Amino acid sequence: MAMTRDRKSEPASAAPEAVAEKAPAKRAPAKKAPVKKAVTLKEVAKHLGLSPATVSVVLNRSPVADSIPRETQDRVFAAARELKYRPNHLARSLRSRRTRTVGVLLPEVVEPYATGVLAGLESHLIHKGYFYLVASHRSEQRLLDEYLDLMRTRLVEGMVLIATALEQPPSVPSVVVAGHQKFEGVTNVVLDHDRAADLALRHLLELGHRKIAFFKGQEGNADTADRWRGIQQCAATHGIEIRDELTFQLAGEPGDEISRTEQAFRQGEQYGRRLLERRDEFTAVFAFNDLSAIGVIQALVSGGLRVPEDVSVVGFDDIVNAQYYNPGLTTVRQPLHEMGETAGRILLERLTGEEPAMESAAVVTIEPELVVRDSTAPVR
Amino acid sequence: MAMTRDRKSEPASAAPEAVAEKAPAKRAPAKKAPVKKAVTLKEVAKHLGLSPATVSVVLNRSPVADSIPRETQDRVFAAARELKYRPNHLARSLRSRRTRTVGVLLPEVVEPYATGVLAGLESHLIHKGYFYLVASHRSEQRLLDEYLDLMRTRLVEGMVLIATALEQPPSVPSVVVAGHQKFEGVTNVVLDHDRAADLALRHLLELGHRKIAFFKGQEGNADTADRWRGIQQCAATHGIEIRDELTFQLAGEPGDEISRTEQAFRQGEQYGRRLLERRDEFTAVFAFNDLSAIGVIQALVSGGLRVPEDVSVVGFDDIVNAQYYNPGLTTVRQPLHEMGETAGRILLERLTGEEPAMESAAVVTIEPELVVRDSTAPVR
DNA sequence: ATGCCGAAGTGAAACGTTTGAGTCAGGACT
DNA sequence: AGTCCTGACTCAAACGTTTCACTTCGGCAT
Repeated sequence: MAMTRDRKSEPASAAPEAVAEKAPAKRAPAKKAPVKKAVTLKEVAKHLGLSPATVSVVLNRSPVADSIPRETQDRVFAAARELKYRPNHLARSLRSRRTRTVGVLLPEVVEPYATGVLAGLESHLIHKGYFYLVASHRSEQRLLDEYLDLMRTRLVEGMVLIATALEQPPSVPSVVVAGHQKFEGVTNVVLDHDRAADLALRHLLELGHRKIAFFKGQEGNADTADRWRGIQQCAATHGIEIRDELTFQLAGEPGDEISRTEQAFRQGEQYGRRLLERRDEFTAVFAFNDLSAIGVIQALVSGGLRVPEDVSVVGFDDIVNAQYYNPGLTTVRQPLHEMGETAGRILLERLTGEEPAMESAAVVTIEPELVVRDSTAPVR
Repeated sequence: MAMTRDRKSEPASAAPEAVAEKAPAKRAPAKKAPVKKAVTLKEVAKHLGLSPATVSVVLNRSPVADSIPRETQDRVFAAARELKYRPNHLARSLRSRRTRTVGVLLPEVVEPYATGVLAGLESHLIHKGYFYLVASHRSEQRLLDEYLDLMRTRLVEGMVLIATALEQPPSVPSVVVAGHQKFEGVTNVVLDHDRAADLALRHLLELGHRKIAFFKGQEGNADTADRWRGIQQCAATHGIEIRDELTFQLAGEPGDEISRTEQAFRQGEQYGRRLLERRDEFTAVFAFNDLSAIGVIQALVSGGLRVPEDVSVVGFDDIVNAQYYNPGLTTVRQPLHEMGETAGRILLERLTGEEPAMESAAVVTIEPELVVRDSTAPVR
């Protein structure tokens, strides 16, 4: 369906020669368009008196080239350099059926979570000679489907989905960061949420906190279920009571005009105000993410409580805001860069390895890390 | 890779038996790889009893197709849909010499400035059927050059450089966001720094501030010179004295391990401490960006000053941190999304318009906006 | 009957690579 | 003297489109 997507913006009627005519017509002193025609493999071959095949094989260091004498190879390389030969990636991909391109789908390119992962992913991919195409689906299924389609058309070899759930098994090998659905051909890279809950709760326990308020994530968030399970389990282990009156679920409509980022903050604030009504029933808050933690602090402070003296707050993610907030936010750090790198590594291994590219579902867990700053303190 | 061979190629080409031999020979228990071979234009044509040329022309709504009756066209579209035909982007690009892809170069994919622009850029590009490749050069010239090269190999039709200075005229039409160098074929999208300075200083003046400390940007930053000129000019106009002792230049080595983000914050802090020694000589600080503003606030507050009661602080950029900081940061907002969109629009106009793609240098200015929050107040 | 025209396509050459199957000398071995 | 290598390449067919020049056919005017 997407193939009919040509925009009317096409000045299709503009015949190609319109340009040629115009150039001399318009500005007489204008330089003859240099139109640097790229030098092709064939030209290099001709220049060397060899066949394109030979040159190709040498330049690609194909195993077939083993039988070609060192000296010829050197000549080839020298000529390629001299003529500034650059292989045409399109032609190469077309023939070899390898585009060395992967697709990345994420909710929003401005979300720190997504870009943290993206940075790690990029460092690995580029290092291995791959590029990536990005599209933000803004949590709209319609867009997600459309982009999946477009990426297929673009012949990406694999996909990385960041905080983005698939509804159907993907058409190419994929890695989902923070994914929970198991599909054939996709590997999920997930944080070890049990460990995360343990880190945060143990820290609070050691500070003497027993009465803790919790935030649950949005229904749509891939991490919500896992993390909540981790928290429940860990709380049970340590004999911490989870009270419904102190548990708040973040809500968030996909496709809202307000970005999820802002929503989290606002809801943190809002629940903070609710918490003020029960100020004696808790001494700590374990938020779902840093923004909601910051929001809750904002509200608590406005209500006359001090953080961390009266209430300790633990965030999640360790986005830049956490570090530079006042007080510095104690938080469970997700090693986003590492998660991205891992996603990239796994995907490329699948794409280039001898393993069947479409393997059964797999999961890779990443260990979180507790970053203690100034928003937590011993219970007063 | 070897397994991408597929038994469906039988009708067309010879020597399918090589494949047939191998499949059972290698791994008997292995699942038959389904390997969905994409349906090609030729197949659609055959199915319709038409030639590939006709089908191509119709699907592309080429003007040549005008002479083809409505009914045939409908049949073509129907068949394409039915067979789930997806044009092979590589082949198409190779032939038509249009990749519908642009390259984006930026310092770091985690920098809020860059992603703000990127988001705007993406929304325009994807809407017009373009994709983009991204690479982060981490302010290293070596990487920048390398990536420029790779993008050329990938045949991007144009480039967008975000907060990234070129040393040489680019090989394809380009737009530089926050660029100051003028080259043939590149359009610079820049903030109106005169206006920005005016907005900030007038705001401070109206609050009664006369003694103002200033931060200058890093030498390497594209906006530094422009903005400083704007400030000087505007200060002169309003009779504000710029004192050297109250002027601080952010420094930052490219390629430092510490990200620029962090550097800005640290230097803000550091200069904040220096300012504490002159606490009576100023009542306001105009920082270079939000992070350095937040850093300076952190230091001033630690030193016993209150913001905004004792000192007003104005940031620049309006990154998310500004909004959620405590106090909310008054700042000069750069409409990053709009800048990105503009960059995309201009680039595509150049690529598809009838104007010669390589035109002489041009500049587009974007108007900033003052966002007043809680870090500024009337002078006490 | 001839010529011409428009409608409705078709044929085949690109586009720049990669790749599997050959070729072709010249030496080693039998 | 024939066979068999092996080294050093070359040939030509893909890969899936787009594009320009060309054909074919019926109808209409001359």
